[in-house]
Amino acid sequence: MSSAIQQPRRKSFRETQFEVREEAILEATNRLLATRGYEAMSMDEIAADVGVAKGSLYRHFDSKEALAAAVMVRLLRRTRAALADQQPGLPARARLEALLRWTLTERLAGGVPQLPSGSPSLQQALLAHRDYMDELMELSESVGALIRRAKADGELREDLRDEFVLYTLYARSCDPTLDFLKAGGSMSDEEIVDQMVSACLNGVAAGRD
Amino acid sequence: MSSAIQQPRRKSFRETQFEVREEAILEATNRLLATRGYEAMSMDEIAADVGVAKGSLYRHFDSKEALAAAVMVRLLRRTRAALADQQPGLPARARLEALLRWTLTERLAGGVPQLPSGSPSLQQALLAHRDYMDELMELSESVGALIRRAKADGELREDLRDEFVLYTLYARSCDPTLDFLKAGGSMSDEEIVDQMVSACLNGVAAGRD
DNA sequence: GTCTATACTGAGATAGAC
DNA sequence: GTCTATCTCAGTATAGAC
Repeated sequence: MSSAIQQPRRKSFRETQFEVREEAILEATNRLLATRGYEAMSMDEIAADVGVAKGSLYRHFDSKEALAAAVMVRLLRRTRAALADQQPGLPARARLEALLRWTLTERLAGGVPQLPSGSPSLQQALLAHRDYMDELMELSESVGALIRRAKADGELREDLRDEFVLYTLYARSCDPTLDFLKAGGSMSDEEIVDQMVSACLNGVAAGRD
Repeated sequence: MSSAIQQPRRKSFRETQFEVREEAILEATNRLLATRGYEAMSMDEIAADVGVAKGSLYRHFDSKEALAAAVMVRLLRRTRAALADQQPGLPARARLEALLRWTLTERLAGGVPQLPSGSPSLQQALLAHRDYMDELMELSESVGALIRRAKADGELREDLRDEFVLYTLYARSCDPTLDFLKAGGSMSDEEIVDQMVSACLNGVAAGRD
């Protein structure tokens, strides 16, 4: 790793060191946020997990809330990237389905923090967090556009409100059904994702499978 | 209320007083659990809400967890009662749909605590709570039987696992979509319930509405 | 910038008088 | 059994040395 790659402005060792550590902090927080949730997770745990002093965390992030928000922003960015990486030619409904599948897979792999109404205090903090709200707006805009397009294509039910569909897709990523089924152990991750995607699109009632 | 109704063993005034207060505690906790969630809700709040000293709460319930568990048990009992009150002649699928509708309506009315993976610590406590687990088993058995019956009737998809359908129905009662839509304010409670039930059974994709 | 040590707060639980 | 007052502890955040 000591072989220097030539770049316009090389960063100092300490700078990269700082960034590497910050990335480690985000990674650890992400993991804890996914497993234990916001309230249950403590700054002590994060510090211990990263192998850094608790006080040092506050050099990187002003507060626990700010740290959690940073993790959420990272997640939203990854999601938007996944969306942007899709083939542009793909029909809207297929893109929505692929995005849902991507989200569920990520979640089962353990990488997704419990965004939504997990913690009221965090929720409050996020609403005030500029970057987070911006990312969320952007993502919602993109997904909203796909929903409208899919409806126009006749691939989504017209009688369901756009917001309803948006939130429904959004909510699947934190559906406790995933945890229960994974904990049950009788279904593979792949099967869980398949059934979830299928049930979301086609419902649980018989008639068209 | 002072007109005594003749009964085999009349309870003393203090006994009924005690029970009335306990009911009030459960009611307040239920409300707080529904609005703020387990972690965010404090024993001080509950005490203040009921108009009782915090210490007195511990004469009724050993701990915060025990109190929350009691509320959950009450909810499960109410749910089982709602199920038992259905017309026995009703087809299985119709009964499942009605139960889902009942649950969602209750939730939107503000009466249902966030049961599921809301709090890991509470989750842990509930697993160890005898009454709660018993009630949960009973309810799951009843609903599971309905699911199998509905499948036999050709009214539910055979390719979805029983557990998957069970948890999916269960999860709808705590779906954050409900909160988002209610907060949005552009849909009536009735419309929210209708779309939720319909989407759960028939999915969001076009093809059979 | 990172460490150790500590201040401060909120909240669950208990003690003891009445 | 209910009250007031208190204990205890976890956890966020900060101070100060290096």
